Amino acid sequence: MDGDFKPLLKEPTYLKVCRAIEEKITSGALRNGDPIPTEAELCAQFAVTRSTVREGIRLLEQTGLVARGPGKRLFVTRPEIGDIAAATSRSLSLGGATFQEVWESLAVAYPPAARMAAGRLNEAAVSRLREINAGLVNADDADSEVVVSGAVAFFHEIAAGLGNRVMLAMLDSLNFMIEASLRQIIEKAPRARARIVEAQARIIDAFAAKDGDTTEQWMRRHIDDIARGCEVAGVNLDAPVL
Amino acid sequence: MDGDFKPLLKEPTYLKVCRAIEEKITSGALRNGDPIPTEAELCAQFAVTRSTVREGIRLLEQTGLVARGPGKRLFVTRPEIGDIAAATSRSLSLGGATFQEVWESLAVAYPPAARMAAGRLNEAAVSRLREINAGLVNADDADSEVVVSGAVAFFHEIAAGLGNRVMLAMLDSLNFMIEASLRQIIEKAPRARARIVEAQARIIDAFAAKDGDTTEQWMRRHIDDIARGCEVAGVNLDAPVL
DNA sequence: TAAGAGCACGTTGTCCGACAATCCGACGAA
DNA sequence: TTCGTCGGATTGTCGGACAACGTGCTCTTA
Repeated sequence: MDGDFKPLLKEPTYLKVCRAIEEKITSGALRNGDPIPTEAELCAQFAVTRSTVREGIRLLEQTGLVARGPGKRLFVTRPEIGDIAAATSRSLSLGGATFQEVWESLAVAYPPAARMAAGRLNEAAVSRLREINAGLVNADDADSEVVVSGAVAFFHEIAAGLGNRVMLAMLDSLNFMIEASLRQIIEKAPRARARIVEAQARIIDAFAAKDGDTTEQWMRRHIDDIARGCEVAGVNLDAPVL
Repeated sequence: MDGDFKPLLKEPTYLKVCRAIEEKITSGALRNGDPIPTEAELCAQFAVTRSTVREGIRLLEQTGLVARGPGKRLFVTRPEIGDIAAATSRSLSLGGATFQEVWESLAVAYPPAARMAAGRLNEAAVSRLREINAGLVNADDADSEVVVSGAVAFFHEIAAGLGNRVMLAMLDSLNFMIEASLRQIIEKAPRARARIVEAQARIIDAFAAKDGDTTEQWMRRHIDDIARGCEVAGVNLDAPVL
């Protein structure tokens, strides 16, 4: 512990630039909406070339901490919940997350979330859920895409209705990942659609009645149905969701 | 609605470069571990200059889709779960997530996760949990940092024991965010520590007995305790976790 | 023959300078 | 007032250049 030296890492300059700006943002020195100095100014302050500064900026850009305004000038921004969810789900998918893992996460998180939502969803949200459900009922039998997007939208609406951005980010990232599998199920398992519509209707009624227990139970059945649909459709549970 | 024009966007070249490479990866044309052509080659293929290629690469780098290997050569990589969790939590923190939101998410997700873990944690995991708990018991009374990291490690170990990468990513990102608040609680609420140790011990016993019900109940109490600790410590629930 | 030293090469990190495209604000004209 | 125009500021892209570093080869030597 005494004579040991650290790996002696020397990170490239563009990374230092990135961290320096990032630190200014996270520490609060640069607030949301504040303009970031021009590239030329950053060059002067860091005493590096514009190429290096630009490479550093790109790293921040992807993180969502900075964005280009209408005037192309760089300013500080806060990551949007939707972007966070999309980025998380994409990373997990690329990491090889399997349908089994995604479904399990749904099964764990959504029933209690739905219970909580039963006490929080306002009338507008409930009526939006009814619209989604009606859209599935009226949809053309052949149009499976409507059913897929409707099923995902149903999940999303509940997550959004919680009024909790952290939960929304997590649940929505699950929604993104389940979509592809859901498509396979709905195309191959004919009975799936009716079951989805039924479960949604029950859940909506429970929401309207602010009945947490019933909401949770039906949400559980709804998600179990998805797993059953997978078996029927012959979807490989251990295959990565792509 | 008909005569409206779209914003007419034209994305910069470096973004196109980024997307082109990303598409090659997500489509499977480039697999995990595959080397990515050198910058010079990419210049030739895209018919752009190296500066532009490099800016595009930086975007991918942050996403975790590519990394520098030995010899500094670029190759395809899969995002690590830990990195995903860290990125998600960081984005949410920067987005202004409040303690209330994080705690609620914990309260929703962890009890059922713990129930599931009761059937899955192996003996090694349980003994690691016991070690963590013992570390808290033996820790110096003044050393609150040990308690904080121990409490977080306890949560992490349970999440990891589920054997589900998606859940691990989500739960761990919550763990990251709760850490700062936990620190405040433990420093200001003297009784918190004893309650944490107690709850952990009960949960571990339930794990050992593979008793899902008891595990879930004590996990719920454990998390409720954290909220109570907040009140005692005077932590503002609506303040952003930083 | 096999191990080690030394070197050429390829690749990346950083720098420099330059130009076109675009946006913004100001200024002047109808 | 509204519109066109212009100049300054800023970004996007280009081309070239050099140093630092790791890799693999060759050549020497035991």
